[in-house]
Amino acid sequence: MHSKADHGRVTVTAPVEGMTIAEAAERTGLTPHTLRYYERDGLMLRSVGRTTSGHRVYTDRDLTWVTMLTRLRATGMSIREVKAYAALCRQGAGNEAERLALLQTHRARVLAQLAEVHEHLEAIDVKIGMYASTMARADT
Amino acid sequence: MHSKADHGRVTVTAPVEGMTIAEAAERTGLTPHTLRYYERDGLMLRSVGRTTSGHRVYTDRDLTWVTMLTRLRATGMSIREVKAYAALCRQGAGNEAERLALLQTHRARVLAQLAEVHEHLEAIDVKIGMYASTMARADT
DNA sequence: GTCGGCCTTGGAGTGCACTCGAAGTCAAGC
DNA sequence: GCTTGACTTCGAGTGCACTCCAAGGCCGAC
Repeated sequence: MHSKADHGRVTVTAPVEGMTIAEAAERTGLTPHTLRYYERDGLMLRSVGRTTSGHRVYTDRDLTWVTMLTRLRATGMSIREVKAYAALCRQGAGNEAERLALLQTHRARVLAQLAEVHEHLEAIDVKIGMYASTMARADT
Repeated sequence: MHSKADHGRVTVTAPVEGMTIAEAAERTGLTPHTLRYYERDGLMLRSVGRTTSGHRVYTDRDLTWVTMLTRLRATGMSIREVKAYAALCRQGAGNEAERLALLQTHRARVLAQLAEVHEHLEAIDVKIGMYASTMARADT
């Protein structure tokens, strides 16, 4: 059942030691290209592990981080800022206040942008209403 | 009072005939560069008028369109698609159904994306809550 | 032992949406 | 009549976030 994509893995005993980049990609909805890019660019908490043959091994912890990273990205945080957040987390305990500030700033931005989109969407809805009534008139 | 930025305008009699690109930029929140770019790229309903000296003259109709255009852009519609919408509007009456469909498709996408952002934001809020309680503990 | 398939790296390429620069024109003020 | 400053066009440049490619390595299957 797990014959392909098992290349560099030992799978000696333990209950799943990690996964290939392809699996990680599938589970996170990103592409292997993007996962490598994120690592190269310093967005990962730490370098992903490797097998003896050099293949990446993603752990659940890695995926958890990638998920957080995806949430930040999906809400509009730039790569640059995600990198800053990752750097803080990498430093370890002691800078929680900074991390909190960063996330709160982001949160405020997201709320503002959400409000803006809502406003624009309402105006677009008015336009849609106009076209809809035009269609209704043409339908007679 | 209106001495500068009046360059190409005649201002013979009438109650404001149009405005310069600088004024249009200020009123729409875009830059003159961007306004020119939009026109070049075919996003305007029709080419903006010119003075005898070749300067652009923006009318209220132009600004109304730019506003709509800004709303579409701000809600994530691509330049390419805005261009398609502009092309439909330019064609004149008869394709209201297509325009409606385009806007409704866009609306659906925006709603989906809004929901996604909300979901991600909630997860980020949880994280913020964790840091906040860490801070509270450290505060003692 | 060689083939297929997934992996590696470094670097280059892509698409989008602006954004800027250079060189020139024009009307108004001094 | 010369300077000033906002405008013009065309084309090139920028920043972001991927996205892809070439060349090569490793492993299991045939």
